[in-house]
Amino acid sequence: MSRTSEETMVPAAAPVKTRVRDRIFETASALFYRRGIRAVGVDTIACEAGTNKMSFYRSFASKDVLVAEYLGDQGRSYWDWWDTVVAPYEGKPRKQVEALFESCVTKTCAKDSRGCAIANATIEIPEEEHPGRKVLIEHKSESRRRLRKLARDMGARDPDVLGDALMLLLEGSYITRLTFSTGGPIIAAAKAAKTLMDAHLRR
Amino acid sequence: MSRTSEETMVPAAAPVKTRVRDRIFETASALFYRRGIRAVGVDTIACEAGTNKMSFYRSFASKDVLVAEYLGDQGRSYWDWWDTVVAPYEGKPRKQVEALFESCVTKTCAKDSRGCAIANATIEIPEEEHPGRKVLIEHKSESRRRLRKLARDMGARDPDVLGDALMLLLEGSYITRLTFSTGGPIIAAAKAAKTLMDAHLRR
DNA sequence: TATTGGTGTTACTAAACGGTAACACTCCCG
DNA sequence: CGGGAGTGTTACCGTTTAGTAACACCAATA
Repeated sequence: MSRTSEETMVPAAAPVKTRVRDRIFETASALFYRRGIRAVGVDTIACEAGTNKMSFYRSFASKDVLVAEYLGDQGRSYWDWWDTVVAPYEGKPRKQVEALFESCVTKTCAKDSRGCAIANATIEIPEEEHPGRKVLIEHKSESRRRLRKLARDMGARDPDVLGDALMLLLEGSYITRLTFSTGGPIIAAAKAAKTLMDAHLRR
Repeated sequence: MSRTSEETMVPAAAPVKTRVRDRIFETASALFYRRGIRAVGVDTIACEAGTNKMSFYRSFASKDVLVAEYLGDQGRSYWDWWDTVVAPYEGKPRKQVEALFESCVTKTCAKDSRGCAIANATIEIPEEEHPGRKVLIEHKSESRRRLRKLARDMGARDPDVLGDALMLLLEGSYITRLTFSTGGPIIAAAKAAKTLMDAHLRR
């Protein structure tokens, strides 16, 4: 809120300054994703971001809050990706799902991928009270909602079942990535999705 | 090895003694599954097992070794379950897969389920050197092998793709359990498996 | 020029982490 | 009866955990 005074408009505003807070956040995000949330300490984050723990706690109330924010951010990126992939096939839900699966496979098979950050957090955060917990539940619920809607829009006979099945394939793809790096069962994901849609659209 | 001397056969052998080591192992297994591996310390395990840290280290060389043993044990239980479910349908691979999925859904939707212990460890243990890592890779590879074989045995047109797709459904079922407790997308798992098999067996 | 907000730095807390040394005890087996 | 294996107990080690207090500094802003 206390950004700049409202009367004096500074023309050269929006400076490129690499805010400490942002550096910490980006560093933390990378570390959480790569090594896991529980495996990364506040000290490590601060140090890796080129600052110290004190500056960390001036930007974030606690580690748990940071984690929640990290998950929220990952979620936003995810929907950005989703919307971008889906955009070229507006009004063609089946093609949209196909595009999603193809892009998902490519992305998830990339060298540094560790699957879905939020799915991973699902396992690392069992505590109901953790501030990140509701973020992650909301995200996966939205994912389910969207897939079911896509299934409905394409005229599937049993849209909820198809939507849920697609979600299982997606989530399965993410987690098996952590075991089979590349060449795992994920290679069947896109084909399986097509087969499932074919079956639900037959006649 | 140094169980009982070989010459003197004790008739009242096989005592019900609750070996400390066993108590520790069972306690640890329960805690690892419920709260996560990284979230549970050696001290907590020993204390919860009614003993102390020193006795822990007299039974296990390190926590990592315990974890590896835990995963190995979970793996063995898993194949026990698998073989039992599959047994009544010997020679009918399609029925075997159906039985597996139905039992899996039931088991995974149970009150205290936290999905697959080994799949969860997949996320908690990214370190290549961790002794539990190879155990978990071997387990999931075997899972893939079995599903592909089942697909081949049932005469699927593209058995590897079908097997892998079934695995994605299974793994997806396990992990989504951690977000949607009950009534999640897992409710579509068995139907999706059938649909996939139908499609691969058509003609 | 005086103030102030953002930052760096050092030192600290209390607890938990994985792991070990040393000693006392009990109970079973030869 | 004597010995050894298994266990309980207490006190440690050094490191890391999340989180805080106090002080110094610099740059921009009023």
